[in-house]
Amino acid sequence: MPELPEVNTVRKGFERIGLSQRIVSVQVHDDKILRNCSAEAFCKGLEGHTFRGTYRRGKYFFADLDSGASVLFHLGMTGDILYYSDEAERSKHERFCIALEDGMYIGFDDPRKFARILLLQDREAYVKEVGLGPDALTIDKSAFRAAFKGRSATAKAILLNQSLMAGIGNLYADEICYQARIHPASRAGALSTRQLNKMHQKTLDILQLAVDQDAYYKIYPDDWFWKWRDLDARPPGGKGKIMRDKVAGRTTYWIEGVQKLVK
DNA sequence: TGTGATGTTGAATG
DNA sequence: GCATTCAACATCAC
Repeated sequence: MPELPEVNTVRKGFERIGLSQRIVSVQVHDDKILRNCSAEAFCKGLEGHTFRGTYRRGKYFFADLDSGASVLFHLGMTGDILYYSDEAERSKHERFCIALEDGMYIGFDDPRKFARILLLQDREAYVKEVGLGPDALTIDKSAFRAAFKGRSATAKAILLNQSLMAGIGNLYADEICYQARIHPASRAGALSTRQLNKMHQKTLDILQLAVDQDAYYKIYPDDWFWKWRDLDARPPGGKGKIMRDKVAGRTTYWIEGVQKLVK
């Protein structure tokens, strides 16, 4: 589910509910998603402490503890944070939960277990280690263009490469390509400066609007491709034909006749 | 009921 | 180093 705007929404929810409350206890139901520590170490690192702030870079969301440590929540495909005050509301695929002193539970739900949760002593060092590129919400024009320069990969592969720019996933990549009128399978290095500038501006506009609307896709503008991402739909504006194929290893939709293939 | 798909990523492979 | 493929996992739609 989660790309940059969705992760940002998760972060906002956490800021509202998870901060400034002492952690009473932590229960781990499935330790598979804990990637750098045991369930015991995870509980010990949290219990008795308080979340003081958050940080996000791309799809990586960090919750900082008063101890100086941070918890990294990477949501994978199906991770989500759910809040509840009654244990009867616990979701079926909760992997762990954090009980706060005011009676709220922070539940981490993840059916497919692709999420990764880490307990970090130094999140800045971790961000460096992972090699995340600049956040796609604020990436500047020169870094954006440099990401494409001289590359033989497809334009979509560049947008999805988290070490070049962090936060874009499969759906927003298609949206960006559509609005920039670029075919997602275009060769990255063959795009003109003008085309790259346009794609850069669309990237910022699309992500900012999605963030402002809390990633609630139902209220996205009608001319966004998102709503037409379906072979049986008529394309927005009625022009061209909606196509689907694998690009950069991911199912990709585009509009033939509207998005230019640059090779 | 089998098959192929999935809003992700890193390890493996060429 | 770069580009591509595949596995990790559970569920859902044909």
